[in-house]
Amino acid sequence: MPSPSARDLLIARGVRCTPPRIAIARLLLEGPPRHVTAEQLHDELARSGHPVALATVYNTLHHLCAAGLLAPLHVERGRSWFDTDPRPHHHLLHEDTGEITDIPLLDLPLPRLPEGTELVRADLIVRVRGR
Amino acid sequence: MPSPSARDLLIARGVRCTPPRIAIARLLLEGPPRHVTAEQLHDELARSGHPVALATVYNTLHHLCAAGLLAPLHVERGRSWFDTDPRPHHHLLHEDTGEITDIPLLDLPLPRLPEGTELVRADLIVRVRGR
DNA sequence: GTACGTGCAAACGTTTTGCAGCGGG
DNA sequence: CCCGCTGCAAAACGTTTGCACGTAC
Repeated sequence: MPSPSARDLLIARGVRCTPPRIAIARLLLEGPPRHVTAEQLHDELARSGHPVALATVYNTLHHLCAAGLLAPLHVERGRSWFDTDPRPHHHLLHEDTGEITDIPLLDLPLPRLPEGTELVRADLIVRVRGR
Repeated sequence: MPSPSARDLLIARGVRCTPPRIAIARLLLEGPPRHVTAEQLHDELARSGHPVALATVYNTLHHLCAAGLLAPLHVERGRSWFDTDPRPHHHLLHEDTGEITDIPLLDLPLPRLPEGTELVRADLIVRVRGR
């Protein structure tokens, strides 16, 4: 089964189709899951012939997160990463290289949540070093 | 058993005792575990009559992390948190209030690590919302 | 005595904001 | 037609750096 078209994904989630959003959705949502930063994506858009202002890249990334098409990823100080696979799963961070890889969903033991709160997400980041 | 004195902790870990470091260690290492940001600590030092330059606060926090007296905590974009309890445990983040609370060490199922890498730490952050 | 810590201010990289103009629905 | 998106540049934010001076050991 081929990936659904970027346009259809946007429409399905009620996100307005504009040229920058379509270009971004095409790069991120058609094809295999990846992790990107805003800066990376900004460069990639320019190189692919669809230059988009950095501010618009951030805007769109946040919109796509809110729409559930991306997941934000906080692994290190400074940069924000975005995961093109919004389904629950975990991450392994190689601290020497900065490389992030996915870990299939582990069945984590979760604590009892405080009264009246609901779970948003449980992020597990396994940090490793070495060769 | 009373907490060991801040001075003794620094000496035991081979950290030079200077006035800013002693003031910071006193605030952070004597007393119950807490989570602080550099900015918070900077204010607190000023209010307690031991003003320290912000750059020195950062410097010292990093030194204390390297010495194993603190643990860094990456929960959100932008700010870095420091945990005064360096023993392994996990965290619950209330996304509406920004409040961070500790979760006792859970027995997490960990994936096989890549060849030749060693585990640094496994951080679990449980994100919740609501009342 | 010397290596290292300190304060200050200025630089840094990433993200956000303000605003005028454009374009999707 | 109008609301919301866009690009641009400037500002904001937390953090780091460079340097002259001072101090722990």
